[in-house]
Amino acid sequence: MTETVRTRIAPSPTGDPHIGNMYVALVNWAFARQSGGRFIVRIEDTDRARFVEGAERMFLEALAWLCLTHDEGPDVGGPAGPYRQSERLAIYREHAERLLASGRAYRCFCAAERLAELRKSQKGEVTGYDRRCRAIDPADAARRAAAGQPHTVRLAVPPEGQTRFTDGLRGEIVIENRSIDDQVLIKSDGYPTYHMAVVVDDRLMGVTHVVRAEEWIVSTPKHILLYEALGWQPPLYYHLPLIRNPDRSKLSKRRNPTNVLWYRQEGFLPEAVVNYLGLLGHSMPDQREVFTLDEFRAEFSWRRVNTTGPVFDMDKFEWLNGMWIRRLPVDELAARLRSEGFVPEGFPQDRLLGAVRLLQERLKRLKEFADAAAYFAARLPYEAALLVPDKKGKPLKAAAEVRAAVAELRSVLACAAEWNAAALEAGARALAERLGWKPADLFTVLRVAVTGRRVSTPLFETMEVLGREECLARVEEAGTRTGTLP
RNA sequence: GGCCCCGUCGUCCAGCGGUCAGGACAUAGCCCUCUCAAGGCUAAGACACGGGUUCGAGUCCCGUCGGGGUCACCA
Repeated sequence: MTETVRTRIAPSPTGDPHIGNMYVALVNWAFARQSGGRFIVRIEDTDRARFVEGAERMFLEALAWLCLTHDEGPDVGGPAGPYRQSERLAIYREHAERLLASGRAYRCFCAAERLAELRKSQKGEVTGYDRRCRAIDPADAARRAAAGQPHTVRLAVPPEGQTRFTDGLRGEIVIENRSIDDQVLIKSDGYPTYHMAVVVDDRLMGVTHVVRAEEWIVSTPKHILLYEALGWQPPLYYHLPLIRNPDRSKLSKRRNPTNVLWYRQEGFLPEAVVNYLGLLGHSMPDQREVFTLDEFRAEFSWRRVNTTGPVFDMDKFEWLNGMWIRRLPVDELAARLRSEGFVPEGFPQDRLLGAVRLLQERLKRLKEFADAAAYFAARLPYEAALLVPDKKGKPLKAAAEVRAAVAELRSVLACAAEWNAAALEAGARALAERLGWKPADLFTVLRVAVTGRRVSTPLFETMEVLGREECLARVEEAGTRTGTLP
């Protein structure tokens, strides 16, 4: 067996790529990379009923988006393949035979209905299979199986004693054998269960560190027992805390979007996703909160991993995303907006960079760009009343004053010697002075005239981006609108 | 319910026997300011509880309480 670190992420292709899974992948990736080891992707598709077409592809797409590159997997191959469990059935069967032969497993002929009834009658007390078939003579069981009688293969758990293992984050964990169920290893359809497949594959693929979610802690003793039964040395275990909903239950899509590709569609940057996940349950030595994937890889340490389940905090996540948006060079941000499909069809190319520059520090999600930049692309409809500056709903100017101001604005702009933000602002301020208006009030009129909104990017820089001709046309139009003012 | 894991501001983290218990997000106020942001400053805000151990416990031990996970021929 190889001596270098080998970690894996083992998704089940039963749905969308889960953000919690990406968190586990991130840690597996970081540890393997900083150790000079290898990171493996293995598809755990042993549940035919829950199989979802395309789930594997989406998972790999999500991993690639986050730059969590893998060395071995179903798409890139590798020396320990195949990397899909459905393609390894013969391997599991062979190991099940070994367990049967050594008496560490036995055939069970109990029907699903019987097990369901058994479970119903056990509610509240001791649960688990009652081990009825363990009493069947193995030779007899083999004959029945050969005759085609449907059955499963179960692990023969020692009735007494305890099973222990060391969790790299929590220390030794001891479980009484009597509380461990005779777990099904091979289902009646011939497919292995998770427990069988995970042990065989981790061993055969040379996985040295099993890094997975906390929900697996209680079934780890079953895996330890399996390693023992097969005469193998178990790997090292690290159980990561579960990410929580705000009510502290296990993160679920009922209360939070859990599909990582949803975050992509919303306009979260992969840098921010990775950064945020790296912040959950782990801290940097210098307490820094904004860091790159590479920095995380370099600083990751088991010592700094937390064991308490963190609540997924969308507010902080958005803040971080804003940080990353602001960190991007303007042209890079524009390129991302375009390639990720956030720039609306027909957006004037000559205004894109200018709009992006002004919007950069105002976006928390790329998806907000389209709406926030709408007035760069088109003249927005608005009520004439919006042109009248007010304070707490009370108009500060009469209709006639606003009308006059717009007309003045039009001529000042038409005569502007230079069309740049500084000159435009100076001109507008001079006009305000001449009219005896507070600059802010006049700017409100101009802002609405130019953008159709009360809230916008900095007025004069926006006008510079839009250009003289377009701005004049919009002010002209505003003048027309003031005609409808009461 | 049995078993297992966890328990520092509302949230995320720091603390690894001696700190005014620190930072970040969110919240509030102020500054900057053409609106909104961004940025700066300030404020409020936590060691779940009870026993031990110790000269000294947020830090170590035990119990209680609280939260979570798990008890499938799903992973």
